[in-house]
Amino acid sequence: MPTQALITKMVHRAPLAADEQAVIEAMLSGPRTYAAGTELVRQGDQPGFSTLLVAGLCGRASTLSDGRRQITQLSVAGDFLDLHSFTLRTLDHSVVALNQTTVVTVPHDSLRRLTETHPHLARLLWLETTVDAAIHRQWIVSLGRRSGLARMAHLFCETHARLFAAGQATLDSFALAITQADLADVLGMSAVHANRLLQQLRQDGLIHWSGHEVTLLDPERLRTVAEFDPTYLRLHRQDI
Amino acid sequence: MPTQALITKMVHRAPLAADEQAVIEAMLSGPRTYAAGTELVRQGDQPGFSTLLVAGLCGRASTLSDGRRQITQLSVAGDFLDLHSFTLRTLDHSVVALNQTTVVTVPHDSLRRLTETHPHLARLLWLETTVDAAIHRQWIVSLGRRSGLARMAHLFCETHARLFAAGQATLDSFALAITQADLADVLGMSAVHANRLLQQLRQDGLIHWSGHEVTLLDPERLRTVAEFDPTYLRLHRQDI
DNA sequence: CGGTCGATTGATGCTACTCAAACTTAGTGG
DNA sequence: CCACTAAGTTTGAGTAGCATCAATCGACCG
Repeated sequence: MPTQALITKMVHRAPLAADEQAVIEAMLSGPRTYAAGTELVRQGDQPGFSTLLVAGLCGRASTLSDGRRQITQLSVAGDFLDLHSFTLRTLDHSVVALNQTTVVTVPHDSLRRLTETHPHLARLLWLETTVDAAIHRQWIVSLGRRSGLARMAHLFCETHARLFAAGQATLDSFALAITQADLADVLGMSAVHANRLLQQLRQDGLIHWSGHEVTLLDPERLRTVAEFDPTYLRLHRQDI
Repeated sequence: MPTQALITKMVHRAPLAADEQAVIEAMLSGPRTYAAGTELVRQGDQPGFSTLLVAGLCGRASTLSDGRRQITQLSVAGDFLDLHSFTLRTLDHSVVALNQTTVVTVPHDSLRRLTETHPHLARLLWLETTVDAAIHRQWIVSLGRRSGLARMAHLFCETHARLFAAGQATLDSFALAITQADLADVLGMSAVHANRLLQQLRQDGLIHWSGHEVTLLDPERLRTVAEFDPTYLRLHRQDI
């Protein structure tokens, strides 16, 4: 079921009626699969649909004129890649597949009809975009004021919590197929520095990462280092 | 009219029916005025209403345990301070008045009814929150990859464009009543460094800033330094 | 006129960058 | 199955940007 991860996550946030799940599924077309490195959306595109990530890992990337690149968002299975394109229309960034990914799409026309006929569901989708914004704000705090080490620790905590909510992580481990260079572009640092910070996290006995599988060796201490408070992910059930 | 700036801005983004403006105004209560430094919303609050900024300047702030503070968003007249609290419920940051501000409020119940009865207007409010997220993403790019000077230049370009769209700036000047210390908390740098970069922008003949009034002396060159592209502010009219 | 807030300047040191090279791993074709 | 290649990771050395600490200066205000 392509909506598995999305539904699991949404149910963490608010009660969802059975027919609402069916409404979502009726809007989807696909699936389609892309290889790592594929640019799913290009800067300046005006797509007529939004994309739901079913499997894999994608990054929203902006590139400056000197080639420096910043990844402004990581999307995991169950996340919409560009639900905001429904309202924004023109995208100012590109979306790249960081590993092999599978997606399904939803036409903007369907979303528009949804706001007319299923206001509750529309509010839940609105919620998804405001959680994205809350994650953005945490990244701003990380980039602006957290040390490199805390920034990296925070990203591990956040990614674990998000994957766990989507039913794709155990209590202390999750799959993370990303290169250190891409990780550096997420954290706004050089790949060399990212590598050294990773070594420090390993040396401090906080994480283990090999073969695309991350283990949180001491989740409690990692959260302390990161000053991680998951409130912003809105994973408590409260209807709107 | 308390909605003046909001309506001016929204009309830049999409056609707005006269009765829709009336619907918004009917939801508002207030106005209320706060002195500079007042904390309008406290971290952890679960407000039952959202707040529209009518006049003044507010910042969304997160503070780390060592006291370092990051301002993650600047709100100007015509912006909702916390429209996202309608869906998020619990706020993980505080909102502070950076100078004397006037606000009006909208109960979340009214917003909920609005999504049931006025879907088009609901989409326009959804758009406001996705533009907030787009601004967040640009700040992430700034903090992660832009130089200090470009970061500051970008903020001046962005703030000018936003105020201009809300009918509160001329082609090359706008009011900006903020201390250098608060500006530093926006840009993720020390106040000393912010001061030195400001001197450089002045020395390079790019801006003039005195008495809370900013003049862009060479807007074209400032945009080049900042690599500013206003697409993300979605100031072209296109209905959704 | 002293006090407070904000802006400015100087000196010093750390964080993280850059460049460059070596090493490791995974994938490919003979 | 192994040599070869490409991609990714790791290490070292030198350096730039920015933080921190501390002091001074100017403007406004009771």
